[in-house]
Amino acid sequence: MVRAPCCEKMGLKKGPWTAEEDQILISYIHNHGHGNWRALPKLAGLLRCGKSCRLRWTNYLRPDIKRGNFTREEEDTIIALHQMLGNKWSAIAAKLPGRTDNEIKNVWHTHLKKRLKKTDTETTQEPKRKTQIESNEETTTHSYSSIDVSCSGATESSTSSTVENSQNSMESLNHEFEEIDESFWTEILQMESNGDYNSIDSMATEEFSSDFMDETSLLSAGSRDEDDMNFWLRVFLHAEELPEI
DNA sequence: AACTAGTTCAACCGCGTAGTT
DNA sequence: AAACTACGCGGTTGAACTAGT
Repeated sequence: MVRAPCCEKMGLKKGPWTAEEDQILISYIHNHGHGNWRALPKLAGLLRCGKSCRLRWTNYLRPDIKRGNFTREEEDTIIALHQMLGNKWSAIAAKLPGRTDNEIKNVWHTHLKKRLKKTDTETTQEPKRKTQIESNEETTTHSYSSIDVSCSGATESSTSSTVENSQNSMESLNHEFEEIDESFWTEILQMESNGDYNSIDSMATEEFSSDFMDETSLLSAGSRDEDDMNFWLRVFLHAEELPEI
């Protein structure tokens, strides 16, 4: 099969977008929507390929884009979801309203990967937990172990628990996700994106312990308004409470 | 002030795939 | 069923920016 060229190379502009181009794209989409990306630049009078327009819109111009630095909570969510999903940036972005896959990918490569690497090094070089928590307090860097502290409304008590507990939590968390078939999460994601919470509940029944099931039901029944991020954080955090399968 | 090295992030490229003819 | 189109995704690049010397 011969792939059609993404765009006619001749005469199409590349590189950074100008303010005028942005304005043209915004006003065109505002007035006509973006039914056909390929046709859009021609119709809008832009010398760009459709792909470039789509990227510019989805990554930068969309009105619901949240600009600015990522909060620690967002970063922790990315780390947690990346643990779960791998480099599925769009899936991760779907759980972080206002953030784009590209942005998340960049943050991962520029900040989070380094942070985790650093944490790993610290952990292997200095097994004493006290040292780790001290270093976390001294710097803005925080490790996996901070996830269940900073992200967890459901495990508030963990703030008063020992650092050992938090690290153990993360270890067991990692262990749990290794144990869970990846297809489970794929299905969950699909159902969740379809709003099919009942199916998630029933899957939880099959796959998880009754404790987790109770919590999931509670979440799905009572917290429809809760945003996606909180939902997934709770799913994630509760996985650690599961008994050994 | 000038230069260099490192970092960040917007944008591009190519691939996979769903949808259409 | 095959050919083709269009879209979305993940990996990569390179210009702009920042920090260090």
